[in-house]
Amino acid sequence: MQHSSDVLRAAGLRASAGRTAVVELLGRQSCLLTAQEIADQLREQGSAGSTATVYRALETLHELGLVRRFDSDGLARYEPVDPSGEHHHHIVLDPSGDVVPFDDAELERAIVGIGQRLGLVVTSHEVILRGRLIDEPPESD
Amino acid sequence: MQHSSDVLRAAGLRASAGRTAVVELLGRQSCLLTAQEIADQLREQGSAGSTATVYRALETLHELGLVRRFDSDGLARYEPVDPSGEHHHHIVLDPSGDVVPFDDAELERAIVGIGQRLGLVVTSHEVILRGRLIDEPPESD
DNA sequence: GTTATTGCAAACAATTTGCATATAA
DNA sequence: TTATATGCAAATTGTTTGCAATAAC
Repeated sequence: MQHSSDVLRAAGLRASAGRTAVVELLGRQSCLLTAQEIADQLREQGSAGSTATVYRALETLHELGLVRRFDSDGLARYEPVDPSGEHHHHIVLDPSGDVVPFDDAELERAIVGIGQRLGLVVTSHEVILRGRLIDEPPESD
Repeated sequence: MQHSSDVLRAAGLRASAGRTAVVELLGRQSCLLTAQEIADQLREQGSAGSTATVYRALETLHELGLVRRFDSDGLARYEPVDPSGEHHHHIVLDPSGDVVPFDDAELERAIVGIGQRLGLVVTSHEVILRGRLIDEPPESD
């Protein structure tokens, strides 16, 4: 929150109503929301929330590294970036489509190793698993 | 190629002109192409390639597990699935936007471990890294 | 001969943009 | 007061769909 405001200022931008509302809403959710969901929730809670403003705010926040964007099924979903560097990845459950966050130290270590092996600085990464709970039957047509 | 044809038949579908052309084109590329790129290349080479057919073929092939789909920047990109189970992941290079394939055994092991730890069958997974080559200066505004 | 597939053009859905107004510094 | 951010509505873009014509089996 304070961090976002600082980063915006440092970029010569304003911590304006729309942007602040988006940051604050995302901070409360901590996991993926679509632009539409954000706009709807903002309007419900009475904050500013035209689609244009929400999309513009998300684009700006993404460029500044304050939110993470994740495209799936032709939709963009967003979540806040924790300034401490904490992050998680996502599993899409098979029959339901529910998205579940997870993190794994070994996975992170493997990714660091890949960067070293290939001679590049990995600035960000995302991992998406799709799967179903054991015991649950596979989808049958 | 033969494999695709078999899988289509097994699903009660036909290995028709459009679908065959898409499979064959993807087989030649082995890495990510958008639907538009596929349609354009098909038309250039004289094969069938209306956008509708390409989209429909890709959807079908994806459902049958013959192609992999990968959403990024609001665009869907596709690549063939190797029937032997071989697969790779992608690095998006930072200044250029070029996409480079890679694979890593340790990464795959970590993913298997995650599935076990969380009690689920991981049916597919994708990993996207973004980074820049060491020595290359970060983007300056 | 039947039934699945194609292509066209129109319909859609998510996102972006122009521009006048409102707002933060 | 001056530059930035907002909202509306219109424009774009990627993708999907209805339907008559066509090709696969």
